[in-house]
Amino acid sequence: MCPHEQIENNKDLKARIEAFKALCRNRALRVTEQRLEIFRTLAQSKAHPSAEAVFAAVRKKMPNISLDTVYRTLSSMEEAGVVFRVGLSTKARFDADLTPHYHFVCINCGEVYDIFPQEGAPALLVPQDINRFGEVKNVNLQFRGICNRCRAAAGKKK
Amino acid sequence: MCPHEQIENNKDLKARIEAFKALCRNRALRVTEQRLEIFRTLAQSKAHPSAEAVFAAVRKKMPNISLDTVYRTLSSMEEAGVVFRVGLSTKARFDADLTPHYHFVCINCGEVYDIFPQEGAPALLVPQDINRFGEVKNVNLQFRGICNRCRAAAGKKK
DNA sequence: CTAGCTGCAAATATTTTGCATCGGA
DNA sequence: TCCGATGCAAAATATTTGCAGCTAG
Repeated sequence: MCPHEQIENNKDLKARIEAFKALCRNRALRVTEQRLEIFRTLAQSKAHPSAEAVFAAVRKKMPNISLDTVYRTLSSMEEAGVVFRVGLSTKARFDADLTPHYHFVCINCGEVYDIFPQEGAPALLVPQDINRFGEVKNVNLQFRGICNRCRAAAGKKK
Repeated sequence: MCPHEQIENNKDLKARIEAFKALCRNRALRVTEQRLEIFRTLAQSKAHPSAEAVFAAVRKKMPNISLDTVYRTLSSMEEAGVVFRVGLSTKARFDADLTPHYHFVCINCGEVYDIFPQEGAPALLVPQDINRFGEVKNVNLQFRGICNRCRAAAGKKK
């Protein structure tokens, strides 16, 4: 990384951390040292680190932090929309239907619904330079949110 | 499900099972009772079942099947391209960059690479009726394959 | 026959939780 | 002060592996 880029990123980083603090306050999440350090670590990384990897990195600056705090923090950050979880959480699910289609995945109950492209709709747009990373074998497109059933259940409780 | 649809599916199912057998032979994978039953179960389900759920269903017909056979079979089927794994396997990875972008995920080493849409490229096409399933919070688009590094490593070994 | 597959059991890996204590607002 | 967050330890969940016997090709 060139020095100039580094400076750019540092400027950017400060702003992102301020935005993070503001968002925490909005959501009544406390701005703790641990959360700041976890966010800082993630914001500086381009490696899409796992919880374990974040833990290892944060530990260098905060030797007493625990792995479960990292897990809890990443989850609450995800919920707050501050970080993005690549892939799905935990349990794998399978589909034997190989015709091109996508999925709606409920982030509350984990249910998976098929979404078939509409009749006559243009196919999924694949970036032209996609093969510069490697050989693509398949495509996974998920729309994640709260399914109707969970929304209805949440509505009743209130 | 209406009776007519059921019949359609059964016809379709037979053909799919034959295709599955042929594909197994092509790949030097043995066509065992367990594999057939696992594939049949998955092909008949629209529930995107987990390994555990497949196990429970298959067990009703083959009480002696073991969970690890289900895991092994699902993995080999995925590798053969017969079934699709929704989400990623095992370890979760995180990204603090919320600008719209996608990921190339290596199915061999698990590495995640960012893919930013090209300048001026049309945005990702979202199905119009997407909200009929629920409220979409975010979109996860992955291109899965073998990354260049793994391809190079595999090439050397040969 | 025999390489690949299965079942069993045990090991790993990953993530979550209860509880006492601590610390931000 | 007070309630949410943390650290520790232990549990729960999900997946993988070694090995001996079984079976499809």
